[in-house]
Amino acid sequence: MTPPPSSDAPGGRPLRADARRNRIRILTAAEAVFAEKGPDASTEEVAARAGVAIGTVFRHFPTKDDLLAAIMKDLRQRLAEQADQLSENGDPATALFTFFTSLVEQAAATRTVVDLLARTGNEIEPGGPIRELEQALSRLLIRAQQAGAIRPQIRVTEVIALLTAACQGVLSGAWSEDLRHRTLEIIFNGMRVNSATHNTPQD
Amino acid sequence: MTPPPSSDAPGGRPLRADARRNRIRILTAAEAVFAEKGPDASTEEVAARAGVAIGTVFRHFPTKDDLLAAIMKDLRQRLAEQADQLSENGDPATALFTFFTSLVEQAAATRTVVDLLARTGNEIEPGGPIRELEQALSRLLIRAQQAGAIRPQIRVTEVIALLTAACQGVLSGAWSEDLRHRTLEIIFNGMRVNSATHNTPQD
DNA sequence: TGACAACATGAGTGGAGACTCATATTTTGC
DNA sequence: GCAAAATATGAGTCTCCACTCATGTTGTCA
Repeated sequence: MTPPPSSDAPGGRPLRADARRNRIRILTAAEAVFAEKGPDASTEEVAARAGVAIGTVFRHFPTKDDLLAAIMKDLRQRLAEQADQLSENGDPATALFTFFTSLVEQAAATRTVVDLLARTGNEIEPGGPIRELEQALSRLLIRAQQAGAIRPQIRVTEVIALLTAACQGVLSGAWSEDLRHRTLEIIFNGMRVNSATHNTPQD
Repeated sequence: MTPPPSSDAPGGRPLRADARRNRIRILTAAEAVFAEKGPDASTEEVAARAGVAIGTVFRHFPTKDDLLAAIMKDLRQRLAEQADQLSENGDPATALFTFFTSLVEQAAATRTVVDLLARTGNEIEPGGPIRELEQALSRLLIRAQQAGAIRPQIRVTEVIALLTAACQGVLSGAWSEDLRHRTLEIIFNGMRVNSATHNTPQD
């Protein structure tokens, strides 16, 4: 269902053949394990799934966090591509909502998506690596706003916030498909132009 | 800022004076520690904060989970009261939105609120103890719907889902106050009657 | 006030998981 | 084929944490 992870040579000279092969095995295993059990899954489990000794995992990724980061990078690229593909054709608002829905759907099946988005909020350093996703989302949003379907005052930041929130929620709450639809519908309604313009309490 | 936790005699006969005092100390400490560091904080830290030996904590709460549960119970009651108080006066829609906002605000400062809501989604056993909060929220919602301010097809479940999501999001993303307002505004807009009635993609 | 039950203490146990390192194996350039 | 370098192995270390228990202390009630 997902393409094999990039074998991404690290800094220095080219990897030995077996090393390159193991690196891919480890990334693939980690992707599966973390998607299933979340970032608290043990490195040992990843090693077992990859058919590799624990030491090998730590040779390729000196820290568990490095391993997590590598996976996030792949995921981020995949999602950004997905967004760009959607923004190329079809109704702009539909494209945005479809992407949004798709992400939440993936989050329901895959913890990694949630963890990625959770990190997105924190790593707002300019030029940070997460920007690709943000920019792809931005293109979707702006196109929908130019088409007059989405309220113009909404910024990418809010969309990301809502996306993060929805994905987190879908994870922690074990939402049914019906609940997911109804909840997203409310959020989408809040983004459409023909919504009210009332103010929040005490504003 | 928060009232002392209920001293809640456990099952059997009345507690000895020192035991009753320690129980309260432990609950107070646990409330502070878990609010600050989340449910992963160590029991040892709670004991230290309470000025009590680790064994004493485990005498009162045989399991770390029992301690967590006791705190959640207090929190739940406090929040439900807060909701009921709001539902007694003022504009119905404003009351709902104020409660919503207040919860998110508290979540930004206190991890326990998030953890409580996360549990709310899962413990849907009928007659479960979390129902108090759900019912209080329900009263707020229905009143606002009867006033014609909130779309009638929205159910409590969706509101809880949105609430959970927003609180989770505010925790994981470190949202600024501005972002919090703008994001909640979108959600509230989606709940108001004069919103669009479009459908989600592929519906 | 004494005696006993209730309670407090905190060093200790067991388990889990991140990370290391001495040793064995494999790849590669010659 | 053959070193030498790169890599793989996995038992072992270290740290953290939930939970226990033998021993000491305190409240209560007659």
